[in-house]
Order: sequence, then structure tokens, then C-alpha cells
Amino acid sequence: MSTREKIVDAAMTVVREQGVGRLTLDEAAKVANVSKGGVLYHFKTKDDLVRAMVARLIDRCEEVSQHYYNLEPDGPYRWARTVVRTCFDPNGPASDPVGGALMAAMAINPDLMVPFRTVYDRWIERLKSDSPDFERGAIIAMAMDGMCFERMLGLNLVNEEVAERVKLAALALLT
Amino acid sequence: MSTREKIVDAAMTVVREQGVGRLTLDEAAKVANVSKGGVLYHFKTKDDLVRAMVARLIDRCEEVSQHYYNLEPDGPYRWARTVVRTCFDPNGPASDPVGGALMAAMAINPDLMVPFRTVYDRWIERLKSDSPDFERGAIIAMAMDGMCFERMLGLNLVNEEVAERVKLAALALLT
Amino acid sequence: MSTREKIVDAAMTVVREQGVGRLTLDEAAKVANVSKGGVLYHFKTKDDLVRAMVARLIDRCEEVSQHYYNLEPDGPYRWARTVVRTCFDPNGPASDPVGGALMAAMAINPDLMVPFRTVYDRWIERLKSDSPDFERGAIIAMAMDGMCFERMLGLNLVNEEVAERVKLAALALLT
Amino acid sequence: MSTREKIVDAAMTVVREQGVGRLTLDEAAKVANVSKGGVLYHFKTKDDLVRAMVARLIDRCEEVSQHYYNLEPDGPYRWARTVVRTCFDPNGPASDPVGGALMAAMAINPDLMVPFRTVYDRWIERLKSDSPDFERGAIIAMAMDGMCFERMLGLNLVNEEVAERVKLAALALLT
DNA sequence: ACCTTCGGGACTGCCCGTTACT
DNA sequence: AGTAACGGGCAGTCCCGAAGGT
Repeated sequence: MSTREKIVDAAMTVVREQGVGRLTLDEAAKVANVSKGGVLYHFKTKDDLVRAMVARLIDRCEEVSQHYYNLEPDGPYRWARTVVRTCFDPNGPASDPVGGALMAAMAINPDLMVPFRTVYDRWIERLKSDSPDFERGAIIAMAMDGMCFERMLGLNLVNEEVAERVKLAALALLT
Repeated sequence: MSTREKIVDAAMTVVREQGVGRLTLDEAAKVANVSKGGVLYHFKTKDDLVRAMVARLIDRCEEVSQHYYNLEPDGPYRWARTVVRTCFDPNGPASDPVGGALMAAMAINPDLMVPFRTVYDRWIERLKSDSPDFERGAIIAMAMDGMCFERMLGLNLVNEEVAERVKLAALALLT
Repeated sequence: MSTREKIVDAAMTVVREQGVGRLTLDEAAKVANVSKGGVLYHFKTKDDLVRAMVARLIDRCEEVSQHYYNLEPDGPYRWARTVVRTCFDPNGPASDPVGGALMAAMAINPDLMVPFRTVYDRWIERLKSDSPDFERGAIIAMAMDGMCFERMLGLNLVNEEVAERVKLAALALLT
Repeated sequence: MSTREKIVDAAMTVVREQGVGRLTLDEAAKVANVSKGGVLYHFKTKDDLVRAMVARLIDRCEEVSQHYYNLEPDGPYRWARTVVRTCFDPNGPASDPVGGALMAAMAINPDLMVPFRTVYDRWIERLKSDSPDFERGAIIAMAMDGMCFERMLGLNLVNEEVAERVKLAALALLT
């Protein structure tokens, strides 16, 4: 794996295990087993590194949701149903605390949110494209987002057992 | 107003106008028109200050949601409907970017989330108490949370005009 | 007991239990169960407080050594012998870590050593007054001082069992 | 000379000329003609710097006492006599006020004493190895220590003229 | 006699990014 | 492509002492 990738991985790990506050160039370098100079060679600035992390997160989201979209039968609310499936995938990015950590990182420097906003708009467009009742689709999508955020913050509205029921209830609203 | 309150206010303002990254003791002191020594007298540490901010946010939430609960006619999903009303109140805490900023602050030091988790559990209990179909109530509540978080992050799933329609759609699901 | 005394006591305790670095007006106040304002009323400045601590230490030394001097039979090296007895008194000030802590405090602000230097000169005079061979007396006295300092620093040249033998050897040199 | 050494030198100078209380990272950096960032690169914390100073002091002691040991004729009390010679060397570490300052620094953070205790134990072993009467050797060694400490604290039991006589008296007790 | 509040200054430690070198 | 050393800035904390009340 390229050094560049190794560094992004390391940064992810740091955030996951120690929190955003501990994400420093030195720490990322140490975990990646590279000198700080090495990090600075690949990422001119810390923001650059965070940008790369955001980009990777986005890619991962696209990838997984594309996967579920393909599995999902065609018909109304296909994208909304995809969102539900994606959010409940235990291996998906929605379950990765890195997401929340990145949100925090971005909250610190709001500019880093820009690329995320772009893909977010794309998701909305998709929702609109196949939702007979957009408000209905939007509510479900927002509920999924809310669930993700809550997971990131350690808040658990639903435990594992009722999660399945919530998933079914959400899908039931999309038929 | 007491100096202590003035300082918390100032901290809120700083976060609102400059972002979490700019929340520093010096800055809060400057805005509150108090010396840093004064701040440190009231809050031994920065975490103390953030804790106070969280506490105030919680109080505000309780207050507003209590207000809407009283206005809401009795019947099924009364608490869920209250959540919807509260989230759409343009003057409520849900519309205050301070909320999102605090989320970020807490993401940095996860311990500060503890008091919030407590009240969150209480909200869940309330939801359970009057929701004939808990999954339904939970989905709506999570959707409201998701909307709040998105607002905090500058993501707007719905603009002002459709917001009203979403609100009605949400309430329609709670009858 | 007077508040003033309580404060000095508290300061002593703080130094004993937490080290010189932890001796602050606030801490002393807390331990003495008095507000800082109370402390500042009795001691205009922190140096004042330290001065009082030094004064008390000196008083204690004088008291104990006077006690042993009275017990000690008259004859050559009576004062030197008194020094030995005093240093080996397990309850004497020489065994109190406060002594070493004060040394450190004084090393920080050398001016606070002045009163101590005065009494130190008096002790030398006493030694001179009844030592047939002053060098002999001085060596023994310095050895006792060295032992005290070492105890303060946690260095133990001699453990308890040989301490007695050292004491006897020292006294044997003073006959 | 390496920057690292320059910094330790500077710290020594600061302590010697301004006292422990004035030893700050900034001051050491200034005297060493290095930025604070540079200092922090070599010494993660202030304790680290002090540790380095202690280590250097110990090295110096070993060096000088080894020197005198080689000059000292073989026979009983050879190590005790070495201690006496070392303590009276006007250029030796025993005459360097840095010693007292370091003691103070260590009194503030007792952990920094640990390496010193180790070498201290070694000195005791040496004393034991060639002292026909250990108590005698110990008393002389403690007297030398006491003299050093007193010099550090600005207490002068003996002025220059009698110092020589004390030295001879000490050596006379070691034959 | 004693307390609460606050001002102001100083120090530690952290962390980003530059430079010179390889 | 990668490193070690270093610069500079600043946030967080601590702590002394002043001011004015009770």
C-alpha cells in the first residue's frame, strides 16, 4: 500500500480510537510509522489530510449505497429504501465512528464540509427522482441520518433487538 | 446578570459566530468583558465551561418541549408530536447552531456527553409511554434529530417552503 | 487555636503531604478551612507565610535542642553532643520532612533564608564555646546536618539498625 | 557542540545565576539561543530537561571522584578520603551552586531523585568496601555532604581559612 | 476578622509547518 | 520520497494579590 494511503488509514485509526482531539500530525505519523516530515510531504497541511479522510469516507458511502441500490428491486422509493439498507449495514460507513469524528473535524473547519455538501445534494436529487411522496422519503432519510449521528455520539435510541423492527417499520413506510 | 452567566453567554456567542475551533478561554473572556482570571475563578477548567454550556442547552430543551407538550392535545403520540413541534420552532434550541457546536465540543471530549445521555434516555421513556407503535414514534423522533444535526452541519435537506410540508407529513404519521 | 496558627499548620501539612510545589495560598486556605481572603488578612504575601513557617521551624529547633542541652552532662563538646542527640530524636524537627521542604521553598526565594542564617551563626558560636577542638566539633555537626538533609531527600546512608551505631560513634568522638 | 548540550548548559547557567525559581523553558531557550520549540523537541517536558541536568551532575561527580581516587594512595578509607578531597576541590561539582539548585528542583518533583539515589547507593557500597570502621567513614562522608548542602544554602560553617584545618582534621580521622 | 470575586501575569506543553539534508 | 531539527505561536492552567463587601 502506498505511504499516502497508510497515512490516511493511520489518521482514521487515531480518530476512531482516541477522538478528534487527538488527531495531530505527529500522532498520525507515529501510527503510520512515518516521520512527520513524511506526512507533510504528502499533505501540505493538516486540512489537506482531513480532506483526504473526508474524500475516502464519501467514496465508501457511494460504494456501499451503490451496492445496495443494485440489490434493491426497482419501484417507488428505491433510493430511500437503499438509504435504509445502507444505514443498517453493520459493516457500512454508517456504523463507523470515524464518520462522527470527521463531522467534528469538519465542524472545526467548516470549509472541509464543502465536498460533503455536494454529495449530500446528489443524494437529495436521487431521493426526489423516485419518491412519489418526497416528504415521506425525506422523513425516512432524515431518520436514518439521525440514527447515524446518534450512534456517533454514543446515543442509542434503539438497541439491537428493536433495530430490526425499526428497519422493517421504515421499509413498510416506503411501499 | 451574574458574571458566571455572562461568561456562559459569551461562550455560546463565540461558538455560534466563530465555530467550536475558536472557543478558547481567552476569547470567551474577551467577549464576556472579563479577565481570564475571572473566567478561571468560575470554571476551574475549560471542560467545566463546556459542561455549563451543555447544562444550559439541556435546560432550554426541557423548557421549550415542556411548553409545546402543554399546548399539544392529549392522545396517542403526544410526546412524538411535541418533538416535531419543538424541532420546527424557529426560536427553539433545535435551530440554534450552538447545539451543533456543542456536539462537536463533546465529540472532542466524550465525557462531556454523559449528562446529555441521561436526558436523552428520559426522552426515549416519554416516547415509549404514549406511542401505540413505538417504532413509528422512534422513526419520527430520529428524523427530527437528523434534521437538527443537518442544520447544524449546514446541510439542508429541505428549504423553508417544503419544511412546512415535511412538518405536516410528520404529524400526519402520528395520528 | 488562633486562625493564624491554623494557617501555618495547614501550610506545613501541605508541604509535608504534597511537596513544596503544591504550597499555594488557596491550598493552604482550603486545608486550614479558611478562605483565601482570610489567609491574605494574616499574611500580606506568600513570602510572609513562608517566613512564619521558617520562624516556627526555628523555634522548634531551639526548643528541642535546649531540652537536650539541659539533659546533657556538662563538659567539653556539650553543644556538639546536644546536636547529635537532637538529630537522632525521632520526634525532633530534624526528622520532619517539613524541614527539607522549607529548604526548597527558601532556595526559591533566597531572602527567606536570612533569619535561618542568623540562628545558624548562633549555633556555630555555641559549638565554638565549648569545643576543645573546634574542627572536631564542626565535623560532627556537619555530619548531623548532612544526615538531616539526606533524610529530607529520601537518601538513607544508614538504616535504622546502624543509625544507633553511628550515633554512638559520633558521641565517642566527642569525649 | 550539539544543540541538546547547549540547552542543558544554558539551563545550568540559569540556575546558577538566577536560582531555581527562574528556571523556565523560555529562559533556558533564550540563554541557549534556541527557540522554545527547539527545546521542546529535545526535551518533551521540563522534567526531562531537569533529568538531563541531574544526569550531567552525576557524571561530573563520578569523573572528579574517580580522578581523586586514582591520586589517593591505596589503603584503608581510600574512598572516604576521596570523598574529602572531592568535596574540597574548589572546581569540583561540590562547589558548584548548581548542585543545590538541582536539589531544590528535585525536592519539587521527588521522582527526579530516583537516578540520584541509585548512584548514592553505589557510593555507600564503595565506602563500605574499604572502611575498617564503617561508622567512622560514614560520619566523615555525611560531614562532607553536610558541608556541600550548607554551601548550597549559603550557610558557611567554616570560612576559607579554617576549611583547610577541617580538611586535615577529617583526613586525620581516616588513618 | 474574614469572605467572594476578579485582574493580570507567567509558565508549561502542544502542535503546525519550514528548512536543510539525504 | 523521506527525515531530523527547529521556529514560533498560542491555548490551558495556575496562582498571587487587590478590591470591596459583611
